[in-house]
Amino acid sequence: MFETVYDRLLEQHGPQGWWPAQDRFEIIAGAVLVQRTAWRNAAQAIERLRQADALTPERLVTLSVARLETLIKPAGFYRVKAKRLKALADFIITTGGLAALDRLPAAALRRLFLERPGIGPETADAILGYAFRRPVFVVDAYARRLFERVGFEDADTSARSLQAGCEAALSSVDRLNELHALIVVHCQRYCAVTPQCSRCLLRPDCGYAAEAASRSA
DNA sequence: CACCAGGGTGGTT
DNA sequence: AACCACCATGGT
Repeated sequence: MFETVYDRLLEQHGPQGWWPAQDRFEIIAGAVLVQRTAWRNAAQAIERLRQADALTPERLVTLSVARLETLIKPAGFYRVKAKRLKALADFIITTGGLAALDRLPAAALRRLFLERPGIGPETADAILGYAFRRPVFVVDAYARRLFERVGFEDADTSARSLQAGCEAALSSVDRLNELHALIVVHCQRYCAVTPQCSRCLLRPDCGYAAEAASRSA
């Protein structure tokens, strides 16, 4: 069903072309800044970092925490995020830069980022998928909710199961990255916290859900 | 005014 | 393992 969801979402919304960023460090910084934050506000913070010429690990570590906090204030949670960004930049420099990290296998890379303060499973996977282009599926709250609604009766909707299923079904980096973007865009449009989506393909009364129900019966 | 946004952490039950 | 408060600004 993962491929079907991908096809339907792509058909409905078109390619999203994530991640919207210039280079790898900008993606990594954006992944931290967007945590529990609307992208619009995270983008403001990125732009302010760009204006301050702070969008490289080497430049970012030279800024004081206070200066960093001021720059990223529009993104919210600016005190914790400033520390996280600085620790990340320092980590990247210490380990020999992004090129050195890129040579590591995906599992080792993921573990390294998970060890950084403020980098959990979701942010680590976003960094792996979009910055390092590893074939991983980013499981977020939207993905879990969407697959819970369209899933078959006995479908396992745990994060691990969804991730494994999507990665097996789609397999390519581009498709996995696209699926995550499509799910976010779709849920923001039609499946807000209270599901009232009149045009949502994934509603109980939508075509796909009916199709899925008849198939599982 | 209330609620939410492309989470993570540390604490409590 | 599930739940909780907290972090904090900007938009609706």
